[in-house]
Amino acid sequence: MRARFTLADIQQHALAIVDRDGLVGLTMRSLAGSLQTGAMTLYNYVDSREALEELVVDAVSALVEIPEPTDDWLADTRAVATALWRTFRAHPAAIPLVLTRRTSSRASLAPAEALAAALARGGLDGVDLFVAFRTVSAFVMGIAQNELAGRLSHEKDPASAAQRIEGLTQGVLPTLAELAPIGAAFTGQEFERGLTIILNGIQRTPRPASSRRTPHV
Amino acid sequence: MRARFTLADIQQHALAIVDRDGLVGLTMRSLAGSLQTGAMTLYNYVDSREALEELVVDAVSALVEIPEPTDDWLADTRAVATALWRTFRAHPAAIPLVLTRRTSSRASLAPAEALAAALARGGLDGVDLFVAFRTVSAFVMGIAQNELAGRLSHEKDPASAAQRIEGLTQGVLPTLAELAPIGAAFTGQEFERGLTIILNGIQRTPRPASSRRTPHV
DNA sequence: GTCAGATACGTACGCCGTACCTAAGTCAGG
DNA sequence: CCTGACTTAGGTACGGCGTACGTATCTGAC
Repeated sequence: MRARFTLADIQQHALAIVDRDGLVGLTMRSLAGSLQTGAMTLYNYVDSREALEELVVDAVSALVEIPEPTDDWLADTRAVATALWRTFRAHPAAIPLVLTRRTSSRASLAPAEALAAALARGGLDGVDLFVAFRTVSAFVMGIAQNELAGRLSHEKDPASAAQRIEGLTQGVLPTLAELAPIGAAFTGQEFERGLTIILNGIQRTPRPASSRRTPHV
Repeated sequence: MRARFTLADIQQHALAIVDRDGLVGLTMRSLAGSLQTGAMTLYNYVDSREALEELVVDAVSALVEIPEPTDDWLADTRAVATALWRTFRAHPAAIPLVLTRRTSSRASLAPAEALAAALARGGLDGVDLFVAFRTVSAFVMGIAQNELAGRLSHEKDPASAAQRIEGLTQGVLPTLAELAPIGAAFTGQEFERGLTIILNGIQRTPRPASSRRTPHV
């Protein structure tokens, strides 16, 4: 028999289901239904549910629009991080998958390579490059999780989180009480400004003597 | 009938199962077995599987050893972040839960309050405080996920990740190829050094005019 | 034309979360 | 010391999940 589907078909339908119905909506049967076939047919393309999820991670990673390098490594680093952030924003339900799986496929490593390369163009290498790379990517992952994936399980009230915190907060958690309304009013710029903090930190953190090799910017 | 269990009993057994068998090992039946009772009995204490998971998040959050404030806000911020990191390291299998749920319980907000309070003691307030808080916590969450939760699904080979990447990497991902062996040899300090980068960035990032209220350190 | 290999997909099993129900233990008011 | 209202224990059962297994069907090489 000729193969009816391609992996790309499966990725596309699976991601569409995740976007529409969330992670719980993606089951072998629901995906099979979307492809108008039987659940077991999928096992001709995919080893397991687990492998299917890696395929979704790949599909999401492939959507990251990696920018062309310029001669400004700072702007490039920003651009790669922002491209990741935009993709996460477009597919928030898939974030837990992206954060959890270690695919090591080409598609999922390409954004990491672009990020590391941009930082390397800034003069970082060795352990310093590694640390900077890890820091930026941890920030992007973490804030995606906090900002985007959190909203999925919300009840209905858009600002209910802030209100719930305020309710719990009376006097016991004074700093959070101050922060909650600010956060509610401020959505959207924290990624950009947090990234600025990190990039400034990368530029202005002296390297320990043990890891110094070449002078950097 | 007298209640046989307390919520604390349930939290403790559930967390023990997660630590031993991973998230997939935690089912209503396995937890009931651990408590020597029937699965349905748990529903007298917990509304649903979802609520049970929030209880686990609470249990993990309660284990964070929040340090006493000193007069050094930088050291305090470091100490809170490190306490979170230590807790995550002790319970890596629970990290996806902690990152995914938005509990808003007292226990889970206490570390956040301590972190925000330490940053506030550094002179930050308003939007700047919010951004700094989000940046640090996103970093902690992100690096916990990357460093710790990733290992769970590894095959057996301890350094297999680096090798797999190197295999895929031949010429196509040169920067990652350079980074992979460094990362493998360097485990353990990236949290500390990444945090340094961020704290330096917080101190040395000028606030935009729009959010300037009081001069800060 | 035939046959080997790939592909489609139905059936069925064990495990999951949990709705529903009944039995058993607890305790207050008489 | 009853008794009845209430709380908790926990069994049964159902639908949905991932998927092992088997079989039917199509395709291309010779």
